[in-house]
Amino acid sequence: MALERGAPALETASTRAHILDTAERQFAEQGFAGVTMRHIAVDAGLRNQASLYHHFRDKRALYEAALARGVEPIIALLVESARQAPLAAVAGAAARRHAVETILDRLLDYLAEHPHLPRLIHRAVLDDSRHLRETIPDLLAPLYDAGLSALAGSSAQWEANDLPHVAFGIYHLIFGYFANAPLLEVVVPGDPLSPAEVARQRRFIKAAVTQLLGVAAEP
Amino acid sequence: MALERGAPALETASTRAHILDTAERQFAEQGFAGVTMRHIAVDAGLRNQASLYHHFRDKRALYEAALARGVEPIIALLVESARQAPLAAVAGAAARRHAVETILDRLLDYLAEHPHLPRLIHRAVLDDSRHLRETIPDLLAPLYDAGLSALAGSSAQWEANDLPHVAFGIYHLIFGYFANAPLLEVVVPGDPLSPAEVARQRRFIKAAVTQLLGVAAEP
Amino acid sequence: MALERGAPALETASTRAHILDTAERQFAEQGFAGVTMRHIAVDAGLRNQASLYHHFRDKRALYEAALARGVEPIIALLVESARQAPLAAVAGAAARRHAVETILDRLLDYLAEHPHLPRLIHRAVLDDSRHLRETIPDLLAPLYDAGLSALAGSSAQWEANDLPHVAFGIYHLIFGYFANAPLLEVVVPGDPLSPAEVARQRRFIKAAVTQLLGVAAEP
Amino acid sequence: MALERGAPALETASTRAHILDTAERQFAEQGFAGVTMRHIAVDAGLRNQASLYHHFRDKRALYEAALARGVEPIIALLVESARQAPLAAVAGAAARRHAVETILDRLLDYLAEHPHLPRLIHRAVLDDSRHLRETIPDLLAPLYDAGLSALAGSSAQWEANDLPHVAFGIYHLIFGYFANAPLLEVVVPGDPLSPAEVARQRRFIKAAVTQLLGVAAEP
DNA sequence: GATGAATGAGGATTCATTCAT
DNA sequence: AATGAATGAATCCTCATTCAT
Repeated sequence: MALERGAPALETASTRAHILDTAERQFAEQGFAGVTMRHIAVDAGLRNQASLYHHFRDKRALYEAALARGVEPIIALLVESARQAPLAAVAGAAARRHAVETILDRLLDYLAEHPHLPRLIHRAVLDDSRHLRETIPDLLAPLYDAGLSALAGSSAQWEANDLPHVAFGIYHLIFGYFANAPLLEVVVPGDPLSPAEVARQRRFIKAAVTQLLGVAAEP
Repeated sequence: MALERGAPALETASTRAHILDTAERQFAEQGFAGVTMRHIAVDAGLRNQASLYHHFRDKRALYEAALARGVEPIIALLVESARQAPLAAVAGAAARRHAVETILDRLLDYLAEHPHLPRLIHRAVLDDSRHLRETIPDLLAPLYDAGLSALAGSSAQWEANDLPHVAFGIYHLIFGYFANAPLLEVVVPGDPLSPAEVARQRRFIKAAVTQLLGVAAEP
Repeated sequence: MALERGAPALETASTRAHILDTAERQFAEQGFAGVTMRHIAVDAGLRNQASLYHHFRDKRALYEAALARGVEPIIALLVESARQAPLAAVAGAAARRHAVETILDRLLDYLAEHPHLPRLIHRAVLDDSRHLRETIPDLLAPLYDAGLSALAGSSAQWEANDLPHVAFGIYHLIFGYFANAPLLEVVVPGDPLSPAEVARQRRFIKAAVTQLLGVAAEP
Repeated sequence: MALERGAPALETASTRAHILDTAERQFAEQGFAGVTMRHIAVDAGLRNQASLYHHFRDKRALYEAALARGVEPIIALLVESARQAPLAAVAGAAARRHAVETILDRLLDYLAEHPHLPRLIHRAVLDDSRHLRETIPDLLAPLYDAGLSALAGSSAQWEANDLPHVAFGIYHLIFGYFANAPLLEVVVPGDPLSPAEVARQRRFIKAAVTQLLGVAAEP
């Protein structure tokens, strides 16, 4: 993961990506304020923090780049899913349920493989309301819009003004699990990110979401 | 909120509580790493950071005291509710639904009045898995246990191993809303903590939770 | 050595002495700059540093009181010895040697019992030339005078201008051993302050000093 | 002595040495606890204490580097002298006396030119027994060994177990003079480090040491 | 006489950042 | 592109000291 000391930076172009990898992980684990440029540099195998400034104007720019790059595939995934199977257009609860479950499967697959992204996003949201306020909407609003459009028209049991609450709730259900997985570990034996536990969470999420959307299978 | 300069600290005993108030708010908004002792001191109306150290050994101790004091009433509320109306002992879906809704009402009332507490807890959980690992479980495990015991026996549709996932999900649904309320504001007009929006969230939460617990009213 | 917590300070009068005991030890071990009022207070069994200021105006006053009290008996010992057997007045090398050895015996007895005093004095001298310059002469000049008068007239082999060097050298020989005893321990097995090692040092010192004073026994 | 403000630090490599010079002097005069990083930085002509940390991990590391660098030439001097004229191998009191005096001359020359080194070493030894215990032996044990090996076999009048005491005593005689020179000044008119006084001390030391080693010239 | 509280000044150390190479 | 050096500002925390009780 770290640049080899012996092989001095041939990776002209990929150093940037490498720094982003490191930063993404660290910002996810420690938060913006908890991460130092030195720590990122060391972890990225750079000998000097100064190098970071070659690729990113300052800490904030690095943070935002990492966040954007982390969020992007999630948005793409949702947008793509919504495009392929727009819930609103699907007729019949069973078909709609199937569409919802397809999206959930993809999303859970991705999050289970990148469990630090939910953490990164959670932290970004918590930090937002203070000093990050201006930047987050640009990044997260699309995510929300993508989610909401995936949701639109699918629920019979909620009125329009409820939809943001429903969407918000679903977001918390899904992302909360991965972001706070270490907490679950305190209370449940076994790794919350193990295939078995993820499968269990997948069943739970599917049941919960389809219930919330009113497309659950009859028990 | 701040001590008056002219009236030099008569509040012998309450200074500590005053510091805790300030710290609780700040840690909730900025996170452990984002808060400085200087800032807390200034905000608490102290003329000097040194005074903080008279009441708390170090930043960490202050943080933990604030966290503990913040979490405590929530735990008490859940424990008390579970004692008054143990879900497991209630017969009939309607009665169980009523018991669940009572707990939810109380919890939502409290959180709506102290919306920074969910933020504080969220941050604590995110930070936990790194350098706060050892202390948080002491505080949050009780909260979880209280929640789980409030839940126990109430759900027909989940097997035992699913229960932690259900409880975790409910926690995210409820606390996530308040912790991330500012995010909702970006997307929905109006203050998410206004009575109207809280009422809407209350309806959503009740519906969602009673559905998840299999005690929902027939639509 | 420390005040008992249970028996709250009955020792109205002796608290001062108790503080001095503690301070003497600590200043000897850590030096003026290395000791904190808090540490002295804690070590003295006081609950609060403020109490120290009841007995001593400030840190410096406490230090000087401890130093004065520590040096005093040594001066007294030398003065008394010089009075009882003024070397200058003793006729004959053997008699003078006997007088010298008597003084040395007394001095070594005392230093071996209070090994931290040489350390305290060593530190005072080292610190002197800077910020303690003004106070030390008052304390240590008497010690030197006492030593020099004990020495006066006893040496045939030195001219008058050499005498301070001889006296200084004898001082270093004697006090250096106790002040730096821990260093010897690194290199010699066994405690340098054990009776056996002190006895050995006593023989060495007697031989060295009587040689320097030209009153050594013929080998 | 200080970097010029106008000429910004061309001395790429020598800054470290420059800091060490400053630190060596200051630690000698004030002791570890009495010196502040700020003071060292200012004295070294650095605009900022942070620069110190570029060259030394912390205050302790700087102190140890300064101490090591200060002690090193003394050890080298003794080792070299012992190599050139091993006392044990020299036959005859006169020849041995000559060898001893040669070493003393060299050592006194060096100490008279660097009178703060004995102070630095004295302080290190006094501090050692507490918090510096682990590091000092590494530095000073070689000095002692060098001294002892220079001494070995040279004295007829001491038994083997006395030798450490003799070596310790000689060390105190020599180093004590320079370390505590300011004290002598209180009592003797004139600078103890003036050529005249150093010459007098040199005669005294030679007489004392050759007497102690039993190779003194007949009076 | 003892202590809890408060505080200004200063302690070591770290931070993000810049600049010359 | 990368790095060693430097630095202003800030960080947490401790110090000696004072004052009301």
